[in-house]
Amino acid sequence: MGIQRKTKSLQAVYEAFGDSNEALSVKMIRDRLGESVNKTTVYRLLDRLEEDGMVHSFSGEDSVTFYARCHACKGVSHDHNHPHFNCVSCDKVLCMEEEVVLPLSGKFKVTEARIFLKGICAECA
Amino acid sequence: MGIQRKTKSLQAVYEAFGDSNEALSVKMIRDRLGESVNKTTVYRLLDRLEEDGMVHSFSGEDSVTFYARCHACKGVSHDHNHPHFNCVSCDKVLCMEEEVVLPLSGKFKVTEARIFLKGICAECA
DNA sequence: CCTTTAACGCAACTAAGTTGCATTAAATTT
DNA sequence: AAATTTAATGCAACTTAGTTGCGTTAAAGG
Ligand SMILES: [Mn+2]
Ligand SMILES: [Mn+2]
Ligand SMILES: [Zn+2]
Ligand SMILES: [Zn+2]
Repeated sequence: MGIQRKTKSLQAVYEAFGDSNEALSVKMIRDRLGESVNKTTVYRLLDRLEEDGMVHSFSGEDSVTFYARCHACKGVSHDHNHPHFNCVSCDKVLCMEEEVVLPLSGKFKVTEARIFLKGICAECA
Repeated sequence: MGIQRKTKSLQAVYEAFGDSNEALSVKMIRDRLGESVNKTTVYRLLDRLEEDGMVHSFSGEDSVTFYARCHACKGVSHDHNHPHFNCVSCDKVLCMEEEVVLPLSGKFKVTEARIFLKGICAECA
């Protein structure tokens, strides 16, 4: 059912992402907000935002879930098979625009891909 | 420094993998062993086995770390960029032999890839 | 302004994984 | 075959991400 009331907390959490394609963890979001919003609330807001297709989530490295605003996938086709990238220099986690070709294999029928890449981002290069 | 003593616990944990390319979580390993080995010990054994290149680890879906025996990567080139596959039918997590072409991009310098695929495995097809 | 109930904050909880420390048991030496 | 050394183990206590129940607050609509 998603979001039904536009509360202060909701706006604060959503605006924490800005316009960028940077992915944030709950801890990072709360840091940006000065811990003003209760962590349970942040989790629940992100759940609702995801339900409504406003953000998507994926798990990063150390068993931490990241959330990012949906940019490309506004409409019907919520294709979140796009790769995510972690810059080892600035530590940012970003959504990549690039399409991913699902590796076709004789043995496996692949329907979903979670691709987490590491390396150096454009700004740190 | 890795493993220095071939203890009963070590053999039990290592043999839990069998010859297959199936990946196991600590919980799964302990279930197979009838909880006979303390969980701290299992974590430490897996750390040492990984240090010695006998197993490799990667994070699965729900913030659970999986471990699998190293098959292809016996020698010097410990290339663990191979994909891992989760069958949604039998729930098994498997190492895939297939090579994956890293998505080259102008913006990002990719050096490492964690690829987690979902779908239907050969036996469940 | 009043009512309804979605959203909130808090405390308590779960589960994966880690750490310190005393004890046990491999491996090596006598 | 002892005695010695210290890697490995078990336990309890801890950390951190995330969840749940419940009483309270506040957004939205009449
Ligand atoms: Mn993304
Ligand atoms: Mn593997
Ligand atoms: Zn960077
Ligand atoms: Zn299967």
